[in-house]
Amino acid sequence: METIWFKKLTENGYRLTHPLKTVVEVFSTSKKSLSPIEIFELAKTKNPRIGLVSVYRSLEKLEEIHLVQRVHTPLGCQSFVPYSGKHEHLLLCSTCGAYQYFTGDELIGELMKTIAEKTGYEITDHWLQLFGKCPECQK
Amino acid sequence: METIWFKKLTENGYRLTHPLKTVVEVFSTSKKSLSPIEIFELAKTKNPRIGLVSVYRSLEKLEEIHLVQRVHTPLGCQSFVPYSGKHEHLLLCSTCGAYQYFTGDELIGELMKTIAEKTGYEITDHWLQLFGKCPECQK
DNA sequence: CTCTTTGCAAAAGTTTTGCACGCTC
DNA sequence: GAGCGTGCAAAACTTTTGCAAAGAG
Repeated sequence: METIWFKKLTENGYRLTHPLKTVVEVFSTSKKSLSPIEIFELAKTKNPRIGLVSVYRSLEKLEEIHLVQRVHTPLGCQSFVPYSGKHEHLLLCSTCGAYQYFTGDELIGELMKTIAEKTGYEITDHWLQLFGKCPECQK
Repeated sequence: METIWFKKLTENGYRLTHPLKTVVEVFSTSKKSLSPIEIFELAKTKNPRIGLVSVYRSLEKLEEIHLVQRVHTPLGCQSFVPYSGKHEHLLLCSTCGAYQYFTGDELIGELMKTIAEKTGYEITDHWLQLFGKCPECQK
């Protein structure tokens, strides 16, 4: 995963600096959604000189080229997960923050059409997330 | 709408103070989702003595008894809309912030069952929002 | 008259910005 | 070497908290 990310970053004209690489590394070794501060804490163990600001700036870049995605939950919207890239939807564990992707566009497509007709809206985007308990947290 | 809100607020032990009533009034006269500061600005025109803090505290109460709901969009998650109460989903205009509710649980229920089987997650909640252009903004 | 709620001010948190230096390409 | 990206410090916001005073029930 890291290699692909590094490639995409350079393709987009970004320099592979130590802080950026550390943030990528943190994402590729985590199974949970991570907030900027959590990323910062994890990054510091790999690179003690890193600053919080660089985490924010790295996230900005990664988000812009769709390598990460912000996660919205009832408890807050600061956390990020790697982007699946396949227009999939998120399933999140409310207990530990673990995430997983699933597809469901066939269903949504139909729904969007119906709602567009009913409301007169021109529907351009949709957003579906499921919440629950991951197998680990059910134990 | 206001009357029902006032009733539910007193039923829940809250006092009908001037600031609280003003915030309710703002919601019942708006068709857009509103952020705390937008609510504050609108409230000041009706009650110049109101403080921003009271807006936050009113929202807390209104959210707790499910009269309003926080709206999540790619652009931010500070805005609120009146809660439909019928477990419906939101359709939002990306341009002007107008909102509308729709139902679609039959479809989602099916999807949730499938995903639960596939992933081993115990799915407890779902979250669906559509984005688009309202009829007004298409003109 | 009691006790919740208010408005103010200040604190706490998070995110952004300015700037000189360092490191990537 | 040129110029993007860094770390630090400070600023800008948003949201929360402490407290005396006001006002709802």
